[in-house]
Amino acid sequence: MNPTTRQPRRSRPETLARRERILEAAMTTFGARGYNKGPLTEIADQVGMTHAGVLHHFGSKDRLLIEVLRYRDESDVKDLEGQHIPGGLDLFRHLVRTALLNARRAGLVQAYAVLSAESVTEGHPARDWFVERYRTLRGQVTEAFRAVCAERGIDEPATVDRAAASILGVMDGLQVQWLLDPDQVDLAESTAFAIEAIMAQVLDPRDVL
Amino acid sequence: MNPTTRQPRRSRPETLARRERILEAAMTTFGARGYNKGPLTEIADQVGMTHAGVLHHFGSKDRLLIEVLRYRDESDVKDLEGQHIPGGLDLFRHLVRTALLNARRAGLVQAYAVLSAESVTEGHPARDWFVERYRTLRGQVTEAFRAVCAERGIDEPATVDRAAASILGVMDGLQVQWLLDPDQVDLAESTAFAIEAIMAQVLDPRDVL
DNA sequence: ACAAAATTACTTACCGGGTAGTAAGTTGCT
DNA sequence: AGCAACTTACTACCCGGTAAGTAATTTTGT
Repeated sequence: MNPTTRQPRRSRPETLARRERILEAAMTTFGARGYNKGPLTEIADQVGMTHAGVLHHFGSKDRLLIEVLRYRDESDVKDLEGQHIPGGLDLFRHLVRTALLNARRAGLVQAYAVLSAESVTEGHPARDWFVERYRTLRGQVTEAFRAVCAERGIDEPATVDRAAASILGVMDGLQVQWLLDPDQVDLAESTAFAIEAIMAQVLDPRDVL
Repeated sequence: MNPTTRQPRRSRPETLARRERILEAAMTTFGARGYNKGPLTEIADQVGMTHAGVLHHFGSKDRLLIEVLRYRDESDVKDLEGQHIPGGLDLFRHLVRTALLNARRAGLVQAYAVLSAESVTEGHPARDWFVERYRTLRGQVTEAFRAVCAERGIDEPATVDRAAASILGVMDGLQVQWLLDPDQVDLAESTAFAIEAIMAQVLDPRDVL
């Protein structure tokens, strides 16, 4: 039995819970300080162990980061479980509802905002993850657009691609402005407005410039 | 004469040029690696001096960063000199042109994308600068919207505020996606599309959800 | 059922690299 | 003479990773 095939035992549920606490602590620290400036000791402190203890569980800081990202994905999927994944118009309603929800979760929003931008830097461990994430999200939005367009006899693949990227773009860009200046930017209202604007332009384009 | 009032002589033009080279090198390094992970030595190397030499000119790394940001602002203003600051419809045309230009300046785009998101983290030296920057930009876009709306007898201040934030938001958000995946995201096309969509929705709102 | 063996979940201690800032000295311009 | 523009050298930290040891727990052999 070679070491790559060997099953790590991982029998204890108490350990699993501990790892989850570490992952949540890591999200907090990376969100507040960024990956580069977020020290393992701060994460370890939150769960009452030393930084070597954290490394025992995750091997390296890089590995911890990607596990954090994967873990959050799983949690989100779990939240949607039972409910079907929304498509067509419902997807857009879902995005608007998400923006509304996000306005009450500044910590999480900040983590994604900081990490996604940081990920474009040289040799960042989360770069591939974010590339893949945006591809998937754009794909889902594109698909929803195609469904809505098909219902109305529209077929503009280039427009739909631009619109999908734009919708994700506004959501992210507004988050940064909102994090910097919450009193001046209404995250939910602005996001909803922009999504409607983009959808309207897809379904019935108008020139204004 | 207390030290705050005292004029540093700064007579030599050669020195001024050297400082500008440092500022440009700093923008490069901070853009490529972020502020936190961008070491002074790398900046110093680019201009052929030691990191202590850089500190001699700018006092501290924090101070260097804000000088970099101020310097870029000045350069941009200088580029627009002679030409009047665009207003009304021209401002939006200017934004679209900027997006087109930006697709050829990945380095600069990355610097702003990385630094703006990093600035929301705890105690970041550029936070205030970015807060102010976005306020100013939103103000300018809002003003342009008001002008265009006035021509057409529209008066929807709340909508205009949301639209202004949204336009800056898409521009920024699309930049991150484009930096991560340049082959999958057309920065200029998507930005132009989104700006038109948002303008159309301001000038003639439609419900689609 | 039970003792030995193996493994897990850590801690303490340390290493090594990196980095911002400072102090003191040197050279050359004004 | 005096200041500007550096360099060299050093300090003081911080931080990720590793090694070695320990207690607890699980697995295994009988």
